[in-house]
Amino acid sequence: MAAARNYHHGNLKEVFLKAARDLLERDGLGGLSLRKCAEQVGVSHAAPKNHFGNMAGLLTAMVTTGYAELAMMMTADANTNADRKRRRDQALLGYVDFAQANPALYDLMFSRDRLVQDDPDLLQQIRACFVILADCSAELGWHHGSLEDKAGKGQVAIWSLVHGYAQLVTAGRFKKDNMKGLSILDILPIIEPDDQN
Amino acid sequence: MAAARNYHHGNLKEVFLKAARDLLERDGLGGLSLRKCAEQVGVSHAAPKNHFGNMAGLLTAMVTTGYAELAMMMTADANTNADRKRRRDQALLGYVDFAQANPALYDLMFSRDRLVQDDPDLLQQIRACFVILADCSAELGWHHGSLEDKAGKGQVAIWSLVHGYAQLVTAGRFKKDNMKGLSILDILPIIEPDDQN
DNA sequence: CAGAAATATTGACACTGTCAATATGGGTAA
DNA sequence: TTACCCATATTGACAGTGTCAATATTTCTG
Repeated sequence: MAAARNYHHGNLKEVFLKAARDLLERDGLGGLSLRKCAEQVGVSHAAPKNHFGNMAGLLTAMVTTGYAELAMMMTADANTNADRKRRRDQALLGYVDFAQANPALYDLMFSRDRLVQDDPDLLQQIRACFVILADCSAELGWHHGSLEDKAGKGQVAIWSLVHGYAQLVTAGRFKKDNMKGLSILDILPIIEPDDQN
Repeated sequence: MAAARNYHHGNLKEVFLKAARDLLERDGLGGLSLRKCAEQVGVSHAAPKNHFGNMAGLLTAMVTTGYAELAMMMTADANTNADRKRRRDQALLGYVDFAQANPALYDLMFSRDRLVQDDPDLLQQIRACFVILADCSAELGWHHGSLEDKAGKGQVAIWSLVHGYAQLVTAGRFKKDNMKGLSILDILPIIEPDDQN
C-alpha cells in the first residue's frame, strides 16, 4: 500500500505528470525536460519511459489531462444554473479562466507537432470539449445563413472567438487602454445581435 | 561582391533564416536545430552566433520577418481595392492565407517563451499588423456598447476571431461536415449584424 | 599598408532524449 | 510457502543539442 522507497514508486505517473506541468508553466516548453522532472520527483532519468514511452507521450498525457480539466472548468456549475444562457456564459468564462491559469499547457494543447495526434484518449477529450462548445453556440441567434448552415457557422465562430481571445489574452496582446478590462462576455454579444443581454 | 568560398559568406543571415524556416515548417519547432541549419547552409555550427546570438535570437528574427510578411499579405491588393469593405475582406483572407502557408511559423509568432519578447523590431512589426487589423474593425457596426467602447471591443473581437480561426484551421480542428468549406468571410458576418453582405 | 572590426571555425562542455541491459519487487498460480 | 512472470525502476551508454572561449580569416577603415 504505502509507496516503496526505491523501486515501484506506486503512483509515479501522476506525480510525474504534476511535476511536468509545474515545470512547464514555470520554464515554458523549452525549459521542460524529462530529466529535470525525474530529478524533482526523485527517480532515475529513464523511469518515465515505462509510463509515457517518450517525450511526445508525456506531453500527450499532459495535454489530455488539460482537456479534461478544461471540460470541467466549462461545466463546473452547469447544474446550479438552470438558465441555459447563463450556463453558456459560465462555460466561456471557465474556458478563459483555464487558459489564463495554465497558459503554457493551453498553448501545448494546440500544438501540431510534439503530440501524438491520434491518441485515442486525447481525441476523446478534445471531442468532449468541442461538444460543450457546440452546445454553447446552439443558443446563439443569427441574421444570416440558412438554418442548416447556422450550426456549423456558430460552432466555428464561437470556437474561433473564444480560442483566439484566450490565447491573445494569455500572450498579453490586449494591453491597450481601450482593451483593458474587456472579458470574453463583453465581446460575446457581438455574435449575438438579437438579444440585448 | 561575390560571396567568398569559405569565410565571410556574404548574406549568411538571410540564407540562414530561409533554411531555418524551411526546417521549421518541415519538422516543426521540435525538429529545428541550429546545427542542422548550419549544415544545410554549409557553415560551421557556431556561425549563426554572430548574427543571431542564440536560439531565441534566431527564432525572434524568423518571427519578425513573419509579421512583416503577414502585414504584406493583408495589404497586398490594398490599393487595387478602393472599396473599404473589400479591402477589409482581402486583409482577413490574406491573414488566414499566411497562417495556412506557414503554420509552424504562425504558431511560433504567438509563443510566450522562446522569443525575445521586448525586441524592438519584433514589437514594431507586431504593432504594424495590429494597426491593419484595427483598421479592419473600424468598418464594423455594432448593436451594443457606447461609442468609445466600440473601438476596443471591435479590435479585440476581430483579432480574436481571425487568430482563433486561423490557428484552429491550421491545426485541423474544423473537419466536421458542417464546418468544411467555411472561410473567415463566412463567419465574419456574425460580427457584422447590420449589413446583409 | 596597418590595425581594427566583423565574420567564421574549431574544440570543448554540460545537457538532452532514447535505448539496451540489468536489477528489483509485486502479483499470481502451483 | 515457493516459483515464476511481468511491471517497474536503475544504470550506463550514445548521438545530438545550444553555448561559449579561443582562434583564424576576411573585410573595412584610416
